[in-house]
Amino acid sequence: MSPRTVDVLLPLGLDAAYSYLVPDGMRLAPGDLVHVPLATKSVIGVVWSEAGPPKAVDTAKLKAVKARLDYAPLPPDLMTLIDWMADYTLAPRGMVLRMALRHGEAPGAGRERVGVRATGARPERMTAARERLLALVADGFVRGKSEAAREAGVSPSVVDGLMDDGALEAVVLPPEPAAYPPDPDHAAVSLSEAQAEAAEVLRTAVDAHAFAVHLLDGVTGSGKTEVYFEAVAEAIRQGRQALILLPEIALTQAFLERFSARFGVKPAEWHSGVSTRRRARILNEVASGAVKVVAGARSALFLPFRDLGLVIVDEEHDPAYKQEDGVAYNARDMAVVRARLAACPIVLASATPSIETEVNARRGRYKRLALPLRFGGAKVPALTPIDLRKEGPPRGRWIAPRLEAEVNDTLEAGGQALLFLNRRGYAPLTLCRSCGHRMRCPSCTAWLVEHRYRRRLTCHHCGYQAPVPEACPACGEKDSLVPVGPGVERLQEEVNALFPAARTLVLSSDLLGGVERMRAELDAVAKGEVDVVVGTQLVAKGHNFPGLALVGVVDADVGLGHGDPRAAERTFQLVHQVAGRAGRGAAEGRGFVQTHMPEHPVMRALVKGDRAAFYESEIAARQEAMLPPFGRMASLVVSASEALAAEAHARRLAACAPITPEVRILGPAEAPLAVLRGRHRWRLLARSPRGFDLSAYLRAWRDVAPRPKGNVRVAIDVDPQSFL
DNA sequence: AGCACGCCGACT
DNA sequence: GTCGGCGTGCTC
Repeated sequence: MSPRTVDVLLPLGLDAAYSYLVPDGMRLAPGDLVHVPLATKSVIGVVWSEAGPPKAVDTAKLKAVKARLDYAPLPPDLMTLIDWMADYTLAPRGMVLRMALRHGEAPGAGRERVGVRATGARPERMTAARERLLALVADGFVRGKSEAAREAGVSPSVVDGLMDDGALEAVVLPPEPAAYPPDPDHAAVSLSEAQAEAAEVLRTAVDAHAFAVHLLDGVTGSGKTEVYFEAVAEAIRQGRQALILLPEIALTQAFLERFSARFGVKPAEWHSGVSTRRRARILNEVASGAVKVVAGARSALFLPFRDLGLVIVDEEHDPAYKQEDGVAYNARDMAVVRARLAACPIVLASATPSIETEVNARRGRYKRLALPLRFGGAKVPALTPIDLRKEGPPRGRWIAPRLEAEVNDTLEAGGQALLFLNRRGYAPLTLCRSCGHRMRCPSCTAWLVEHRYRRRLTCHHCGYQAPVPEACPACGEKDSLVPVGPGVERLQEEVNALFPAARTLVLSSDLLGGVERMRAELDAVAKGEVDVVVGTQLVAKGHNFPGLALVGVVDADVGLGHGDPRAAERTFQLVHQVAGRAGRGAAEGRGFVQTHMPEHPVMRALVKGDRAAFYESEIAARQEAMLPPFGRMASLVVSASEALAAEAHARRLAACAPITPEVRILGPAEAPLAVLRGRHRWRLLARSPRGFDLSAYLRAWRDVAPRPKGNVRVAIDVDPQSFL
């Protein structure tokens, strides 16, 4: 009889699973985590299939599985998702597996916790601190050592002293759960009629235990979160699990608070800011089924849910769901796949759905649940255009007189104003007045952005930094470098000059001090401790600023006019979302957009508050050009440290593209960022009709393509963000 | 992804 | 003469 083998997928850049011998007496099943030898070391892998078909592998090469790890196995739907994603994205299966294994570095039990309990004995010596502590523990309950000290208002050494004296005894506490169970009936909810209807549809979908996609569609503040919370509650009641995906969750404190208001506890949080130890615990309890609800960033998609009953993708249109590097995937789309594999409903929520999702809803593939009314009666601000061609600000300034007057009125009435400009730093370009030299990044096709707080020029693409030079590096002229154009820091300077009495704050992702500082600043804004906020897109995310009465979009044209449909969509979503920040409290909000092109369809739709008009024109344009979702696209970026090597390989690649009537190859052309991190980039686009298997085509192409030589790399992105 | 092996430049 | 740069290929 031939020896027993299993196929093990390794979290490396390998597409195939490797075969290993199974030692006598070891029981292995698909999904099990194992330690296997690989070349010189030992790695963790996952048993992918019990006994693969005999492969063309030298049996003498076979090594044996070292050990089966006592960790939660990967559930079958997650394994299928990994296979499916690798197939779709053309990434090696091992690299997709890597995303599912990366988190739980040290799974297993957490640290042992020690608690204390009163023994009833009195200590020989009594002090005021000891009195307080004994009074606290007199109820007989067990408390953690540090909690007891904190609650009694004494130092931890007092606890140790009483333990030595025998007045307290140590008790081993069970490990703290990764998350406390949410109570589906914790808070009574009052929903509007539309909300109640939508919630009922979602509850029914959860009860049905079947795959279905819902688009929860409603303006900012219409109460989408409350509605999907009802679906989450239903999943919990059924003893099943729910996954809530959020873009950049680490910052949306407001969401966590709303969750605990509804369910009594916080959900298990899953994002890069959570410690590895904690993540390991969460992963274990997600696998055991103890954790009922996870709120997380896109990587939460790969958690080993034991009984997934519902998936939510909040702000489904957000570009943060798209991972560009490594395995290129869109977490929103893969969440739909995961829900299908888990046979559970999924809810895509947005005030400004992506064109893809909107089209799916119009086709009836997704069920639309519309929430037309703004919950609580507050109003979405009307947007007034300010035509910069006719009433622009004086040279060197960016706030038009009309916007200035409006901010002034708002401040005098005691309200807050938000000025939105999606440009970090002080100025996007530094120019020599004497010779016209522009300060550029040495390793990217990009200008260096001045950051005045840090007194440095920075590349936003590769992180290169240099001090602002005193003399022009090209002509040597001293003090000739001038900032051109505005960033949020420069805008704040202008606000301070125009409104010297106002308290101003810049909110952008390069705020020093990390998540803690950011939360504190957002809190300060909410409490009314700031009069004028100057912010980048970060302020568009679901924060609640009750005192905000005025929103000014300083430059609505950023990215428009290049004809990239995705830029138009992004502008619409951002401006709409930013405008929605105002008027969330009792006051009615007002909004102004400064633009050079008020006749642009996006501007017209924004100003008229006519969302439907935007979708009509955008969908028509996409259909006309056969762009997604009416056609399919993939991009191939060829990069190399030598420009010629990248271009030559891109041309060879184009020349060997399989010829099919369905697929059109565009390019090669220099990529939009022609040089990035010192690598020259050339790009090809493949476009096909809607029902075509573009991944299969790309695989066939790759199989006949010449192998990249030297440091040439080809990065494939199916469904890229950019269509240009 | 690591890691070893391998073939070309500046040093104890 | 060697140390070490990273380009290339392999890992059941």
